[in-house]
Amino acid sequence: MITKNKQLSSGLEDYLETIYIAHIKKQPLKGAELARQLNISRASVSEALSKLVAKKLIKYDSYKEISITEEGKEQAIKIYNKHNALKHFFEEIIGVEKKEAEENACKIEHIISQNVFDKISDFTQFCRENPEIINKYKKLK
Amino acid sequence: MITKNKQLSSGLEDYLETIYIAHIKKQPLKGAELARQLNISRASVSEALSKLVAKKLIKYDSYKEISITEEGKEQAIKIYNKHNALKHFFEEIIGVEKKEAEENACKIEHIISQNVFDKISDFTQFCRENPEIINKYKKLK
DNA sequence: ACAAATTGTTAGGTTTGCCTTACACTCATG
DNA sequence: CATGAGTGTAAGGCAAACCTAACAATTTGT
Repeated sequence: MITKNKQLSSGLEDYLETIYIAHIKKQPLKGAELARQLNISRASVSEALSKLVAKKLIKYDSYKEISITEEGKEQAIKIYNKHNALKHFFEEIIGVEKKEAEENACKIEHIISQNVFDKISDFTQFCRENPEIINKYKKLK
Repeated sequence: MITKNKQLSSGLEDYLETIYIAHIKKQPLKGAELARQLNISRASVSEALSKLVAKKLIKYDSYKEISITEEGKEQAIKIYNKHNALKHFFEEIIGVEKKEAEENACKIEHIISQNVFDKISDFTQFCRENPEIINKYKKLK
């Protein structure tokens, strides 16, 4: 008997995150639309959705809209928070352009540890509360 | 005719980085030792070395020591610098423990863009030159 | 110098995640 | 209510990166 793995692959995290964002924005989402957004074939999306259903992170009936479970939301929020924390840090603190900040965040969000993420968040918050730091830093550039 | 891809996979970057570090430390390195260090089978290492040889990043004759080419060094240094910059940032600036800093750096080094890496380095340098920032930050924790 | 240990390679397998093709099912609109 | 557009999925493939097992080649130690 194979015990189901709780840890998601980068790919599944991307699917789940996209589903979560659509949920937040109250945008109905079917498999085909998800495939378009992620630029992946409908067939691959179909497989991935089965896996997420098996892990009880989403609910899905063919031809209906995808919905996310409470457990799915919990996981998605963690990823999404990492994404945002990284993006903000890159943009606000070290001065990376929006697009590049986004791209790097998208990749790093899947591999960074919870603790490092927490520390980056804390540090970003600290810099916001002490804007003279960033002002000084920007002056040097 | 297929043009050879210059961009290395994460895996090949790890092999190359390890080879480079052994080179720096002047430690002789054979395939079997590399396999031990990376905790990967000798068979897989054998395949990987062939790829690195094909890309002219290393030189290797069976049963001899692996050596790294100039081009290999260039690539390895880029990766190694990213690794170090990330590790230092994690440890010195945001206060992550050595082991965790190392682990995160090992993964992120393969996916972070050159520009984000440069900015993280710059920011780390800035914090070193202004130690009151980190002192203040640490006081809050 | 020869046996034992080490090192390297080959062959064949597994897994993951993607693909295309082809077909089936459903929906929506004239 | 039929048909075309949209959606879903099964089958079969491919490539990457790993594995084990078995064997071959080399090196080492006595």
